[in-house]
Amino acid sequence: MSHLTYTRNMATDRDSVLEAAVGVLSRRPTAHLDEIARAAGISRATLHRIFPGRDALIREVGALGLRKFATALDSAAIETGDAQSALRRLVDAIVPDAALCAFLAGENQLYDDPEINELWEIQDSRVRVLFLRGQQEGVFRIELSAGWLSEAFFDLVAGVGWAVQDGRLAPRDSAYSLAELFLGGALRRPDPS
Amino acid sequence: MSHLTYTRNMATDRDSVLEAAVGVLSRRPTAHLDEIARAAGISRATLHRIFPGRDALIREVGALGLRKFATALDSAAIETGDAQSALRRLVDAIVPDAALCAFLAGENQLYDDPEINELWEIQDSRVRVLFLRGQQEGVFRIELSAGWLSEAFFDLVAGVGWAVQDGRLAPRDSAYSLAELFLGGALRRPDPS
DNA sequence: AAAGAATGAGACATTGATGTCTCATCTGAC
DNA sequence: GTCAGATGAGACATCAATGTCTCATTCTTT
Repeated sequence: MSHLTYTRNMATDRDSVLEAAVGVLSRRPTAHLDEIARAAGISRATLHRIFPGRDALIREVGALGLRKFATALDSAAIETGDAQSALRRLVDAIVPDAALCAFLAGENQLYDDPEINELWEIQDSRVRVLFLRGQQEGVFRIELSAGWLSEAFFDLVAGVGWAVQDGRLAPRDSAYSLAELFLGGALRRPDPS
Repeated sequence: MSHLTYTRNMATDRDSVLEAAVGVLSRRPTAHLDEIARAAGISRATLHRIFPGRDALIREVGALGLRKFATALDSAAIETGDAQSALRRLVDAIVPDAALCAFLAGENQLYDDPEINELWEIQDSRVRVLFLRGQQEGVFRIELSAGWLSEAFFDLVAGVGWAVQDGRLAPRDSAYSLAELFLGGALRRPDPS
């Protein structure tokens, strides 16, 4: 049984280290390994025992981010129901991992890796399809390309991640702020009464 | 007169090198000096002759970005006229320098420098005041804080910069896409006819 | 309590980017 | 054509971060 305990602990270790790494790297992509190790509450030696090196760590964080993004798309079931509700569900599902998206948005070097890039393409295309569907349903504006809508949405998710991390946006407000701004824009609607 | 020619050439050299540096650094903030020098069409030796070192170069790029941002705010005269038109003017004025804003958004280490930070605070506060004014005029939505509106606007400007640089958004469409999405949101408005 | 595993602290080599230098070449002014 | 200034190419030293190692300590399991 010692083997089972071993692997189980390793797994949670990996994840908790990755979470800590996100917190540091999303803001300072060039942070030293010392800093990441300290943030994770472990020594640099142990960090090296878990991940072969810096590149591997970065890639793992990227892969984690994309997995979580995919999970959010799944749990929001963006392929079903009307597009607006689907997007609102997506916002709720992704906002807790906004910092991870901020990391994905900033670390462009990640996309040199074909595996990472493919994962990204899949998720990005799912979002684009959602916008296309919404446009066909007459829900989303057709003057703006689905590609731009999807890109801008991701930019704002990343923006939420940064703003929350730096304390400029209350986590409590983040989903609402994101959904309202993206869907409704900054302009006050003429009073419908 | 040789002295005049000298300084004039140095000035344009500096600027053209900075422009080239933006092109590289906005996408890959960790690009080597070799790469930047090549992008600028000069040797690494000359790059060192113009800028004492990497830090200085980065800071100069940041300062250039903030100067251009301030110039855009000035030329758009965001303090005058109705807030919506002011924002549209700002969009038109800032879009040509969107890549510079993308750089400013990505290079958080810049804000360790007090001088840079102060410059940023000034411009950011001007934008925030514009949104506050628009909210008081009933033009912008009051459910979203002026701080968030200003931050999200900047995120989208940076997003435009990245998208244009990577060829995902046509420069011709960029101002329209930015203004329409930010002001009107992604939802199709109910047909007013 | 004893054995084994995991960790932290630190020393050490390695590596790659940066910063500095020299020298040959080129350009422009006269 | 000559000369001063600017540039490019490359060698070289420096330095900081990474990757590797050892060893003492702590924690876990039995």
